[in-house]
Amino acid sequence: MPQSPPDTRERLLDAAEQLFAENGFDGTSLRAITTSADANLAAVNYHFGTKTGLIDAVFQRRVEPINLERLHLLEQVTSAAAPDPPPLEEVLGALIAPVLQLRANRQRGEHTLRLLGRMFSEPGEIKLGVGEQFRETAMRFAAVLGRILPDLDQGELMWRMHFLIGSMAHTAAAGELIGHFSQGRCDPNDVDGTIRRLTAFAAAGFRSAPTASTPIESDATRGGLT
Amino acid sequence: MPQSPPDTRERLLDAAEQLFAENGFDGTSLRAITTSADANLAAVNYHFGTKTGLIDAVFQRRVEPINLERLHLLEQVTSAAAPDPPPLEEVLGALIAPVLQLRANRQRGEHTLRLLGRMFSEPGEIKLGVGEQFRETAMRFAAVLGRILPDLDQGELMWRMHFLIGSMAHTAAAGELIGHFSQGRCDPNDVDGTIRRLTAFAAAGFRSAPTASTPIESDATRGGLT
DNA sequence: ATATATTTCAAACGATCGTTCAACTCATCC
DNA sequence: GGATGAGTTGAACGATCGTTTGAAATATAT
Repeated sequence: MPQSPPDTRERLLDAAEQLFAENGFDGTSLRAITTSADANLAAVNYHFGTKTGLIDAVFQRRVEPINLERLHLLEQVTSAAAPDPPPLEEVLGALIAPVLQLRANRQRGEHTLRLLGRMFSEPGEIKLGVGEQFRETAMRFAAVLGRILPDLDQGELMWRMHFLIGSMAHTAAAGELIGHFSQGRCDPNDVDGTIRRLTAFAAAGFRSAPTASTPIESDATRGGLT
Repeated sequence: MPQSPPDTRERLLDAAEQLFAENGFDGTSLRAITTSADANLAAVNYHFGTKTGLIDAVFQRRVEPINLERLHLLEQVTSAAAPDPPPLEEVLGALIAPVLQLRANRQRGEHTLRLLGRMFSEPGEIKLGVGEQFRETAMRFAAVLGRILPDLDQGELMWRMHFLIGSMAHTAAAGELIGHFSQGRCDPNDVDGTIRRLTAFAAAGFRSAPTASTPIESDATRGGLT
């Protein structure tokens, strides 16, 4: 409520975000956080009540602006093309760019991204209110995508959004991995290139024809069940 | 208490796998594991030395067979089409199916999948030897995919494999999520359907033309840097 | 300046963690 | 039938964890 404390609260959020990204939630003690933030141990419990409260606050601080910007971009590309549906690539870009562009922030960007990417796969399910926020955002995008791709029923659409979210989360959480795996051939710090590549990859996937219920039936799709 | 049907070692691995999947590594105590496995607390340290050793063993038990089956399927579809390169869908299926089919095991399948999917985004990087195993497998698949899609340079290819791995990991780690988000419209237990859909989605992405260095340059891809 | 919130601080609390260890069980082999 | 060694057991170790507390320090308002 007060306006100008030396912002212990903010320093705690910054330190927590970085340490959570590096060592996980259970792997980061409140003592490590408060030490890194030059704050007293009890400060976390004072400002956030509990450790879980701190975790929620760390997420909330990042998730809300991202989803707001996503919806803003979606509205922008939609109204620019109205009454026609907007180009598929622009809609997917509106979903992807606000997340991956966090990496452009040289300092905190990497930590923030790792944390966001890990959000879906963390144990303990999705945190508090951010789950509903994502649901809302996903629904708005699904509605527009449905207008662009009328041949896809709702189920197919959500599966493909699910796959795209996976690619996005993996790029966010394990972005360094591709630099390591590709022996430096791929640069995860090339933010625009990554956005462009993922957008094109996903757009092609979204545009592919709905698969029949009984598909190619190859060895590979049957394989392994003996 | 004489020895129950399975070895204590095996019971520990089973219990650890399930609890790790549900509560994470740091969130699961050795006491919870040994209690669930009807074993003594000291059993873990006796059989695996340390908790980290147990974690590695849990992964190793699952990862090796999966990658062996992947390579087996890859060899199968490759030699079946020789001297031509095999169909793209079959190669991707060989990469995807052995993982997602774990879900067919009604009991342990779900836990195993969640754990595998979370492997990439877990803090502490990738465990021990499994990292090299994945690198080997990825290289073998990349070589075949390069023959199928000669227009893609190595970098583009690895980016697209990265995206596919993300979709796969997300489907594995957060498979229930789509059922929840889609209000039951999508069924994550439809293993064959999931494999078929992901294969088709990724195949279209892989087949899309290499993106130019300066792409559409739309509002969506530029947007959001304030 | 006095009174009243708000924030910081050092210290301690009980609980739980991974690990260690010596004693014990029990099948196996000489 | 005593010796061997892998496996199990219960108890304890020191360390670290999240949280609480009451007082000191600081800011805000009257």
